[in-house]
Amino acid sequence: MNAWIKPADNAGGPQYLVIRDQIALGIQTGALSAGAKLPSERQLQTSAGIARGTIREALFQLEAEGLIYRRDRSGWYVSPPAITYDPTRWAGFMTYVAEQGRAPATETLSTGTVPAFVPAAEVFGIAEGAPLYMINRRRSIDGRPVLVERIMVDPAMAPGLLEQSLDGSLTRILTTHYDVTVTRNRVDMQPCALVKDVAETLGAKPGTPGLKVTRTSFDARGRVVEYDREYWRHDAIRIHVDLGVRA
Amino acid sequence: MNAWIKPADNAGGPQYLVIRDQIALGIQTGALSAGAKLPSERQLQTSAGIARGTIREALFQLEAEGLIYRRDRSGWYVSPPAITYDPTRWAGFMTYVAEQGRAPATETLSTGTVPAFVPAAEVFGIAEGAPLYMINRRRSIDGRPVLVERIMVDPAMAPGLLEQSLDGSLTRILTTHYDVTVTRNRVDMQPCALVKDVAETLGAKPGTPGLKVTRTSFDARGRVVEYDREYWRHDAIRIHVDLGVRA
DNA sequence: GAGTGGTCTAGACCACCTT
DNA sequence: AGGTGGTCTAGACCACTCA
Repeated sequence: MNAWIKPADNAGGPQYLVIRDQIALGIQTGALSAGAKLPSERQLQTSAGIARGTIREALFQLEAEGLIYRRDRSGWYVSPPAITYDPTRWAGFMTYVAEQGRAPATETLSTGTVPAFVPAAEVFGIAEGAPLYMINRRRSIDGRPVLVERIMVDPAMAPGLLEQSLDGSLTRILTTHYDVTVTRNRVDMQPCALVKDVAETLGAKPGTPGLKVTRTSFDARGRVVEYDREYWRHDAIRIHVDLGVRA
Repeated sequence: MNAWIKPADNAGGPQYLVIRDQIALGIQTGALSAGAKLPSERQLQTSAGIARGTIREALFQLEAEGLIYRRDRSGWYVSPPAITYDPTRWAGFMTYVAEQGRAPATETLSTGTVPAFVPAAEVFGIAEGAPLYMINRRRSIDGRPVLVERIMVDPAMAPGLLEQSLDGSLTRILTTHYDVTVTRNRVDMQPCALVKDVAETLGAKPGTPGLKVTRTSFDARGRVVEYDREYWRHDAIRIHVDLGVRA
């Protein structure tokens, strides 16, 4: 029996929202702290005396709100606070996560050289079929995977890049080793659902809400330095922009 | 029987994803165009020969992806394309929606004067309990409600504001009638779930994914001109930022 | 009033994680 | 091996929309 699940007070609308409120209350009051594991669905079902489907409805609701998340076939957990990301700053993931007192980590999942297809060739201003570096990485905060990304880089700008250790800041490598400087960034963000592959890499279920972020970096000559597509867990990020009048 | 629902080819994973794929295909190929109504859940159930719950699972998936949306107890519809929003531009909703060839509309739901509570008083730099204008609006694109917002304005900066027609650009009113100029904007965005009230106002179900946007506008003297909290349907917005080196 | 989605029940079996 | 969430079935009733 879980103290923070009380039956009755079905005053409001649907039952699943009543259950949701009880769990949300537990989280807000700190009875369930960040990272804590919730009781199993069947335990909740028994202690609340309702069907499992209804319990799951409540859990999905909380997941959509970003209050809890699931680890596949392991259980439901309280979400840690989101990281604030400011696209107008030039700091990378490793920097701003650390600044916010959290522990960033990057894993390189795979790298390779692929021929540029038509759209990519156009973006990079290179010939169709010319080689392009591709880097797939997974990044975590406090040990919890929060995003997967695919980065494409023109080998002409950073020959031998794939031989470097890529488990850190790519921008730093480009600046330090290749004297490449980014002077312009284009960022695009859109709420989405995580597709199968991405979801699996993040240990989430397909359809879990996410945020798709694509970033194109240019150097002073207007050449594309880096094209980056990221899929974030929706509860791990918050975007913040502070703007003065146009320069 | 719907031509774009074919049984068989359960090759891949769960059935609901197979159904999802069939419907998604119909949308991508244009067999189902933007705004089109899908067959009812019970029709899909019959024609696909599976349980209604499974059909709904597929529909939820498509909803999370932003491909379809529901009108409460009316049916499921194909989502129109998202609007691109650039927080670094100073254009307002009416402007950028029109620029993208869509028809914007604003409805004022309610207005009023409320006493400033502690946090708001601090933000606006006014005394606790001092009056504050509050404006609740709903904005639509091509007749479909996409966001609800609550705006707070210090009456000292725009006396009699509530007597104006507020069904347009608030920024324009402030500039034109009150000689107030915004020189700084702070924007915060976070994926969320739409809570009951908001969802109802948008004709959506509570828990539908959304994007919460808060904007604080400052004038040249650093005073807060306007505080705006918006809840967007997640499939209606896409954020785009283009940045040069810091000024 | 017929049809729609919204909610809920009470089961079942599976794949996978954890121990 | 036992427990977990993932998927699926086959019903039911309700509140609401729409014609």
